[in-house]
Amino acid sequence: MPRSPRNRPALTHPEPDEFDVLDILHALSDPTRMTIVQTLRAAPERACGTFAVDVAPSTLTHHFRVLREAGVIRQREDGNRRWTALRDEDLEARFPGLMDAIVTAYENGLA
Amino acid sequence: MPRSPRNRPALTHPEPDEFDVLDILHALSDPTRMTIVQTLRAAPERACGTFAVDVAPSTLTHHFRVLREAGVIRQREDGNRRWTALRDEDLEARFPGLMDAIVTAYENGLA
DNA sequence: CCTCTCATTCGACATTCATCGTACAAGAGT
DNA sequence: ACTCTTGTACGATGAATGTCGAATGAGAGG
Repeated sequence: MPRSPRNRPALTHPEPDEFDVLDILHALSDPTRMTIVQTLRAAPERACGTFAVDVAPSTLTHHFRVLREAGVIRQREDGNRRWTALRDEDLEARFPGLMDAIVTAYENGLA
Repeated sequence: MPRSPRNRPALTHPEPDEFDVLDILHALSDPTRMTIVQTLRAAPERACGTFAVDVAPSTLTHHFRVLREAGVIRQREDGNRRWTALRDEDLEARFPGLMDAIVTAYENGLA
């Protein structure tokens, strides 16, 4: 057998209809989470452990949940790993230009 | 004499150079504050008491401070009143398109 | 079977936050 | 003067948040 998902509580992903701008803004207002998002813009999909953020694993899990429940990222089980990707299309369809403006502004402010 | 400002701690307004995107996102991630911003988009300047938000006056003061310290609004003393306005130009100069994208997305999500 | 890796859940902790009531300060208007 | 209006400051309070360590569960690979 190729791969079977883990027997863990299913990952909850809101539908685009359920996205709330305020939740998204809140999710992105944290430096660690913004770093995660920025990293994901450069790579289509990453495993949890491959992010250059300086927090404990359990803290990282917490941040992923906040991003996931806001609709910013999608997570997929694959054996022992959990792959994370931006929900680019869903976000763009629901709130055109929003993510671009925010991430651009963030990178602009790093100077 | 026309008008003299109150004898109160001066209003602190950050310079555009000091704006922090994460602070702005955090400031806008609250429904009351977003309502304030949205209201200010329609009117150039308003007195504090003229906002249709359902919170106590002291709470309103708190929200104004958060917005002000993030650089979103500017407040001006005038006799007994405090006038509030969006810092449109400063925000646009520092983070082009950011406020537009966010407020548009917010209004889009009210449907 | 045993161990290692990956990421989670749980519980705890300190901090921040939104909210309010009360008291206060000062201008406006009578 | 006196009172009303405007908005703040302070202190308290309950909720949410970011952080971690320890324990857990499950796949991967020897």
